[in-house]
Amino acid sequence: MHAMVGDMTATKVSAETGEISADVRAWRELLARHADITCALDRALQTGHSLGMSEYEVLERLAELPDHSAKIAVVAKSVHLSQSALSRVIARLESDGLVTRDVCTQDRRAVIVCLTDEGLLRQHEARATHRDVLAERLHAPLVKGCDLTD
Amino acid sequence: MHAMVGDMTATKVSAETGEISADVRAWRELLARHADITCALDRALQTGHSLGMSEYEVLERLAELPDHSAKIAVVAKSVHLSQSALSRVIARLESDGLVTRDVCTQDRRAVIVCLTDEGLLRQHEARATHRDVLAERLHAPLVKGCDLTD
DNA sequence: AGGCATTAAATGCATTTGCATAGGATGCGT
DNA sequence: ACGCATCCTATGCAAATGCATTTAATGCCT
Repeated sequence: MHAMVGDMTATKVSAETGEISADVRAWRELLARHADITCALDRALQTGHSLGMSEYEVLERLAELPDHSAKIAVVAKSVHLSQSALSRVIARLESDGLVTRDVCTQDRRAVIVCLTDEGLLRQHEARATHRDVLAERLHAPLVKGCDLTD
Repeated sequence: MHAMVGDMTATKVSAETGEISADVRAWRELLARHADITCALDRALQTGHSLGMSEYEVLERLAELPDHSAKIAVVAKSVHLSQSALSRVIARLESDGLVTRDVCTQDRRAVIVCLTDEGLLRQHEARATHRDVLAERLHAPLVKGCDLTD
C-alpha cells in the first residue's frame, strides 16, 4: 500500500522516551526555512516593489514563457494556491495593470493571462530582489530553535 | 556586507536565456514540498482529530516538556506564528479545553499555558497521524511541476 | 438538436493571519 | 516613591486564503 519508513524499534523508542524523530526534525527544519524565506521575501518584495509573494510568482511564471501568456488553469499547475486564490491574485494584478485577462477564443470558458509591458518590467526589477533574498537565506544556518529543549 | 553567492557569469547567462537558477529551483522545491505536506497534514489532522496544524504544533511542543507547560513567550520561540496569531491559537485551544491559561505568579505580565489531560490525550492520538503523513510525504517524489516548461 | 456530465473561472462566506495598537505589569534610574 | 522605558499578552482591523457554490461554455451521447 504505502512504503514503510524507519523501523518499529526506533518508533517505539522515540514514543517511549519522548524523543523527536528524524522525520519531525526534518519537517521542523523545512517549516523554519520556509517561514524565514517567505517572511523575508514577502517584506522585500512588498517594500521594494509593492508585490506580494503570490503576485510575484505569477509574474515570474508568465515571464518565463516565450509569449508571456497562458491560460489561468495552466498557471495554476505551477503555483501552490487554490483556484479561487489564484483567481483573485490575477484580478489584483490586472487592476494594477501588470497583466491582461482575455477570454480564450478557442475555449471561451478559459481566460488567458498575459503580462503587460509594465508587468514584465516590474518582474525584471523584482527579480534581483528575489534572487538576492534566496542567495542570502536559502543556505544560511537557521536561527530559530526548532524545539523548546534547545 | 553579505556573502556573494554564485558568479556573475552564471547570473548573466541565466538572465539572458531566461533559464531558472539553481537557487530558484531549490526554492520552488521547498515551496512544493511545504505546500504538499502542509495541505495533507492539515486535512489529516482536521478530519481525524479536529485540529489545525498550528494548534497541533502548540500541543506538540507542550507535550514535549516535562511539565507540559510553558510561558506563551517561550512557546512563541519554537513556532512560526506572529505573537497575535499564537495568542489566538492558544485561546482556541483553551476554549476547546485542551490547555489552561494562568497568569504567571512570578511575572504577572506573562501567561503560562498548560496542557490538560484531554489536551495531552488529543496530542497523543494525533501524533500517529502526524507521523504517518510525514513518513509518507517527506521523502516522496514531488508530483506538481515547478515551472510551466515541464 | 437536446440533455447531461464536465470543465474553467468567479464569487459569497468563514477562517486564519499579521500589523498596529492598547492595556497591564515590571524594573530601573533618580 | 515617582516616572518612564520595556516587556508580555490581547484585540481591532484589514488582507489573504480555502471551501462550497455559481455561472458559463464545451463535448459527448443518444
